[in-house]
Amino acid sequence: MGHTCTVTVDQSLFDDLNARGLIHDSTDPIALKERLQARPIKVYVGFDPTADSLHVGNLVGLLMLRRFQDAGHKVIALAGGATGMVGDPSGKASERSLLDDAQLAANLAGVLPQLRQFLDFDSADNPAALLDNRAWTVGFSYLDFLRDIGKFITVNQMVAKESVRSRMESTDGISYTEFSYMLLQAYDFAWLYENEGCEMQMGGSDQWGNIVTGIELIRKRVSGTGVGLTWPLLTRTDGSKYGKTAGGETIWLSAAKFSPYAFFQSWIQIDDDEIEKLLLQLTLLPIDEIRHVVALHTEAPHRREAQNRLAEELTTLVHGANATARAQEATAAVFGGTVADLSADALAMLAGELDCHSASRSVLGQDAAFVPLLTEAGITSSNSEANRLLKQNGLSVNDKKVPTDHVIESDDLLHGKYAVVRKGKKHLSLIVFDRP
RNA sequence: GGGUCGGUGCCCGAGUGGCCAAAGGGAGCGGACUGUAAAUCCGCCGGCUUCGCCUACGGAGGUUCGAAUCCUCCCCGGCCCA
Repeated sequence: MGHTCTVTVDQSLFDDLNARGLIHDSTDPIALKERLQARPIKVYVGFDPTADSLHVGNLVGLLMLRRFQDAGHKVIALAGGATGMVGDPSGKASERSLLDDAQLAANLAGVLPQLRQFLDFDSADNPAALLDNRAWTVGFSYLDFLRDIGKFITVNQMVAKESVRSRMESTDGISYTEFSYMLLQAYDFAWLYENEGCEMQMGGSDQWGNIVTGIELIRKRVSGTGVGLTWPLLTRTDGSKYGKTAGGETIWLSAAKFSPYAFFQSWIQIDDDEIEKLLLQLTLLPIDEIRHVVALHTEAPHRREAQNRLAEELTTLVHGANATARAQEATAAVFGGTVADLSADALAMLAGELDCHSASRSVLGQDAAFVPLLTEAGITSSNSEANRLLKQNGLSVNDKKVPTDHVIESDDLLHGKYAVVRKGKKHLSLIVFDRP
């Protein structure tokens, strides 16, 4: 990531964000735009380490910081070591479980390198900063917090916030702990303002209430002026959130938790109606280029140019160019031609990309061995499901549909040991049999 | 603490003694169509050694030939009162 020397700031940032649909709400837009054009602003986005990896739901935030840094502003990635302990009720239907210290430390260890990957921390003239809000909260006593922070915010305004109100109206209620989250986050902003000269906070649209509370606190404590901006929460056309696969699995940024191939595939499969929005909001491609790609796609949708481009951009951003190349190869192998024609090398490569399992040859030629094999490999969650799929004609091995009572033989394997199992159309797994 | 309402399968939500593995919807999965899209249509959707059996309706007991449904105690949540 090459960042240029930043004596001046990119004048077009605000308009670019706007054109990408990345501004959902902001404090006085005219003033904000002018402020961004005048000189570098220090801005932060918080990431609560609720797991040991970030997921695609965090991508917009990471990229927002990146866009600001690229435009010459000073960015802070804030790891929520403290707020993560409490849990943000915003956008959550029910109470979160609390994390213990060890878990939190492990999560932070996983998340920090991911933050590093998106931002330039080594730039000579404009490095990004990484802070953990535990630094200024652990030593803060409850009594002091009530006196120095709580005093400035009325419960009336807290209760008025959408995030709190919706939970108050739900049957689950909201604990005092989560209710307090807002103050904790507001304090972060105030602390950063007072100690780091950080004037701006950004977040998803569900963070608006928290951000505004921070601005309020800054005004009351030090008569300062903080600014805020939120981006629209990424949702599908049907309103559901991104960050999950169709099956409900979280799409992690960690290669260990979610393979680059699967990551690539999840973008390849995006609906047409969402593709432009995603290109605009999730990639750093110039807007003109995106319009061009979308135009190409509209002309020849079956080529799925736009999906390919999105998958390529994002996989490269998250996993690097090599991983992207491998994912593309694997995709071509499995969706391009006939699996049965693949070379031993190609299959060995696939073994590294697809869901891969090993099995013993001793099951070959045995009646009723296939179903339990599928379950053991995790391809199906139960024998019942495997039987059901067979009955529905939903399984194939090396692209040959498997009939219900099929006995898998060594003749069915490719190069003497590979079985590419396809569940439905697009769920691929590889079973590798040992040598005799 | 008192009163009251409620806790049902992945989610929402019916069911108030047998016809309940539990209506309906959503999600998900498979099939057809296609472009690894959308929409639509069809099928599936607890598990198992699958014409049968086992496990399940907050938990533990009990009544009954038989309970998600009735009784007792307990746990958890909402609301109202104190």
